[in-house]
Amino acid sequence: MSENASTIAELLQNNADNLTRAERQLSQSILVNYPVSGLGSITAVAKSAGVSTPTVARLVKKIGFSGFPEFQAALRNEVEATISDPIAKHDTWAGQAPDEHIVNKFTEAVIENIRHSLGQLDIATFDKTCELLADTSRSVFVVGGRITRSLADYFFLHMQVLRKDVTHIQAISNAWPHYLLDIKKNDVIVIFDVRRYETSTLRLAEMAAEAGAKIILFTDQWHSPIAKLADHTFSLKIVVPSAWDSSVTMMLLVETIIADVQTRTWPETRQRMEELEVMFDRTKFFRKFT
Amino acid sequence: MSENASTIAELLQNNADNLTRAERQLSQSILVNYPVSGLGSITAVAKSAGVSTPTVARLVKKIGFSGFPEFQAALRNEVEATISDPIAKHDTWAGQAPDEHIVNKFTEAVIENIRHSLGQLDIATFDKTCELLADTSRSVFVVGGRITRSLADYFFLHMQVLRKDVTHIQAISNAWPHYLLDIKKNDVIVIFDVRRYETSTLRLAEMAAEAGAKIILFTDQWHSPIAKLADHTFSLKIVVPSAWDSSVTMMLLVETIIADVQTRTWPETRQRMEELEVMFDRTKFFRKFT
DNA sequence: TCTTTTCTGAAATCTTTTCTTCATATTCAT
DNA sequence: ATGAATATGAAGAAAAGATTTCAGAAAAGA
Repeated sequence: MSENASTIAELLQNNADNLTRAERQLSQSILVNYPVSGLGSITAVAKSAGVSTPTVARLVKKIGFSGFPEFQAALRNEVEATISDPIAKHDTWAGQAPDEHIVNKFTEAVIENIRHSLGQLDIATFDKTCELLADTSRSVFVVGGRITRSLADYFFLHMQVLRKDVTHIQAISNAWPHYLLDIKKNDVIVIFDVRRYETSTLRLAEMAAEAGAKIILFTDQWHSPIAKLADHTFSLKIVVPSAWDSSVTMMLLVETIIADVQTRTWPETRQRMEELEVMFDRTKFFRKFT
Repeated sequence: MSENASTIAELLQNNADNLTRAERQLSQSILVNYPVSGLGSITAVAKSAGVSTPTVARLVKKIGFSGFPEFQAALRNEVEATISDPIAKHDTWAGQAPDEHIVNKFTEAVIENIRHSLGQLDIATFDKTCELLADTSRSVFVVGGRITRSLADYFFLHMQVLRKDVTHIQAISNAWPHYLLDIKKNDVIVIFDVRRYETSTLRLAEMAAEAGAKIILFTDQWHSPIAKLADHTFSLKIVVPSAWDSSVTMMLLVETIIADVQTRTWPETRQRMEELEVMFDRTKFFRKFT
């Protein structure tokens, strides 16, 4: 029996010589479909090995656990280690800084947010959203909340270049009714709403829904109440080691959507961009770029 | 949303809109470390999600299982399938979409940007920047360009809560001279400038430098001409498969800086946030969030 | 604001699992 | 073959887990 076994499989193999007939039978059974076969109840494990439950209990004690639950917990950890992505962890992002530096911890959290959010992303929702936004027969309205207004603005800024009929509904809720007058059936309204969800944004969504607009919602994992009204919802993980939530994932998705819409509207967009270029030249707004 | 869910993850996502607050919290908890996190006892699952066991029982019934054991058995099958299939997932970001889908290509590019930018990041620059921004004896001015104005706004929004004396210099360049009157020696000016570099932003930087302000610059890998004037420069990679540049890396860095400044100014910030909280309560601006 | 509805978790109850005991079966040495 | 030592599983006790009930809390509606 060797001292330092890091897996249960090793533990079983190391003890192979001390096992009785029934125990060996059980051990083999566990190893055959390792480690998943040990995940059921003690009864199930015993049954699938063709031995009695006391045999299972005795074996796990023999190899060093206090009881079946402890054995199973160890097994679960192994499963977890097997499943979790090996390249995900232990990447230090800012090589100069130690792992515990905020830059590395924060980035790690953001990457995890991206991984998790995109893992859940429904691709049909994405495609349908881009299709709606690329349809120039529909007007597009963009609205954000207290914090997300920057994102809404960023999105608006790009969409405005890509296509016509894009409006940014600004924060002051008193002005909303005026915008609402313009929202027609089948127009598209893009709403950013993360916790803490704002009452006024919900009201706006309700009115837009009544007007027959298609609602596209960007929200967090806890879902804004607008989700019930939305045609397409993107739910993103936004948790970082900070008193604030992170908007990085949302911005990534926004940019991706912009890129996709652009390819869809390219003929029109190309022309718009060229015109814009001419105007920039005239106003000498930018420095010559080499 | 698709009807026939083949995994519990899909089942949870499909039902996302029908879930209550606690259920959603639980659902997220299960998905975070999916599928291993659902493998413990109902008590363990509930505890790790921070909800009660009845909530777990209710959720699994809601998504179509007869009870927790049945749910768990299904989960075990998935684990088994995942383990026995070595080339499982995690190669692509949005598992549902093919590698060549824009979501995966774009994300891949963004991650590469982050990796590259942070690899180059000088940690002393980062620390010094945060120190400057946390120093409330200095006023802080924030300015962005045509596209980066959203980022400047985002940064301003947070800094404004963290500390006093923060000003967002808005886009209209005619108004800039007025702001400049207020910039004193040793004040801090945070400038966002990516290609195409704007002439007016450069002029502003020059004037700020003359006034003796500390200049912090966020720019791209090709360096804005302002870099010559800046005390601290962050150069970030912003290339993505799109006609546009990506601001994701910049936003990540901005958020990280906000998080770090916050820990430095916490005593003051805490009070400011509490006061803000009271004001929100009074105005009922937000919905109650638990 | 007040009422109604919905949600949530503490506690009680019921179920299953795990562990222990012990009688019987098996093996091994002589 | 016989007895001693060991192994094994049936059965029941103990523990843990799962489910249900219900009252208080939160949200929605009026």
